[in-house]
Amino acid sequence: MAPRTNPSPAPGESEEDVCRQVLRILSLIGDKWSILVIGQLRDGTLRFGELHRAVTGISQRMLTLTLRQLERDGLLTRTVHAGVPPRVEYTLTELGTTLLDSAIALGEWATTHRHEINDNRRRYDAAHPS
Amino acid sequence: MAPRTNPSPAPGESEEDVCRQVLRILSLIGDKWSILVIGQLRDGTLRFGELHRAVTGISQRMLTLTLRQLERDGLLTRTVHAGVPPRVEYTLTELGTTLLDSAIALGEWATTHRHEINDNRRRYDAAHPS
DNA sequence: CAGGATCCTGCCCGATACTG
DNA sequence: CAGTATCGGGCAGGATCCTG
Repeated sequence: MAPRTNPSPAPGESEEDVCRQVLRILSLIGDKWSILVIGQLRDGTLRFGELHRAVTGISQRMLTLTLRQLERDGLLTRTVHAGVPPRVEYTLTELGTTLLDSAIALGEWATTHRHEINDNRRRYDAAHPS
Repeated sequence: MAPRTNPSPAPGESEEDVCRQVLRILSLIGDKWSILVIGQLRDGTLRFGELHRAVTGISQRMLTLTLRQLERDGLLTRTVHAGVPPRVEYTLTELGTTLLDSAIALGEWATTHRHEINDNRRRYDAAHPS
């Protein structure tokens, strides 16, 4: 059970700071591309092009931006291997792995309740013919 | 541990359908307003105006839209009490409560690792003076 | 009080073209 | 191959005004 106490504001940061930080991290989960990219890296290292092909529908631009953000947060590492053609590999850090585990837990909640939610939606739409 | 098996596509739905549904539900978590609204309802029923005041910064419009979506998904109930002035109360359903619990687990991950992530960011920004 | 309806703006993101 | 740079459309969402 989650404690009802405040998230320990810690010295030097306001409670609002904590809230914004947590929200920003949560938005990582909500971000379609972030989760998909992290998920692809679950089983090991992948190159840029492999990720590009694995994550269906993502544009080069968004893949780059997503990877930069995740690298910045320390959720994955970017390794450039010298030579031609260039070769850049991406790997989850341990931090990234723990996030993925938590996200998967939430994904299982979503998977478990998807039918219930779909039913709710159908009922609502049927009752609200706007 | 999360099973590596596919999320049981179930008869009548493709694997892509499942993926899209799960992603859409995950985006609920990432959505700033949804999480904040659900969080406010943790300890019981609140009226529209109370939510409006509790969730700092949300506009009337976004609060309405957020509440509608959550009601549609069956995460909360909307109860209109006749009379003047109007009185509309919002309460989490059990489904909503279970989602909140999962989200809180993720929030605790974020809270736990916020300093580590902040440090990573500072390091990255220091190393990439673009 | 609890919202509709409307206008308007910023920015997100995809498409495209170019480079080391 | 693995990106950067640039342009542009779409739409999320804030501000404002109006009702039952």
